[in-house]
Amino acid sequence: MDIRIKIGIRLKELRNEKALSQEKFSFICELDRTYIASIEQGKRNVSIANIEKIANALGMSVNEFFKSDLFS
Amino acid sequence: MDIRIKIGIRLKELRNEKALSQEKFSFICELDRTYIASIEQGKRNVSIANIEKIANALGMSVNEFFKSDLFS
DNA sequence: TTAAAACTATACTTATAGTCCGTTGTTTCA
DNA sequence: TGAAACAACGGACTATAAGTATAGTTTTAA
Repeated sequence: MDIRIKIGIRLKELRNEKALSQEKFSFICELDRTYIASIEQGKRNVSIANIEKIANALGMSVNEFFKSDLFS
Repeated sequence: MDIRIKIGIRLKELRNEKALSQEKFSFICELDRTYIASIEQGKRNVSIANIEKIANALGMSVNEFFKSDLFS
């Protein structure tokens, strides 16, 4: 499976756990609403700086973000 | 510390463990020699697709690549 | 010492990441 | 059943990562 899809699945999963809408989440991590949406749809090859932003907005480290069978 | 720097440190550390030169390593992961060099110098905001390439070239998963205190 | 191998510096093009605007579907619930 | 909140879609745009070339410096071993 493409790593972009995996990133999308993981983000959506974690965001839903926090019960945040894409828009609210986009405010927290200071990234565009439509950008967050397209990441979740597996359309984006996100840079590590933005993955860090996203992980932090989810209240976790980059290490934890990748702590999933998706990335093993 | 900037995440770019951390990525550089981590890559260099793992590449050295494998006793590979930047050039030999660049052949394995099919990325330019100077590109690998600039990543190690912390100058690049690498995308997840290239991090996956690099992790695979190091014989590990993305999960393992980030399994370091650097990313905790 | 010095020559080769390994690494760093800089600078450039092109590909695409990421933003911003709006619109169109979908779901949810009074 | 329609209003409100949410997610998907699209186009036009800017910022920046990807990828390459060249030159220079540092390290290593003979």
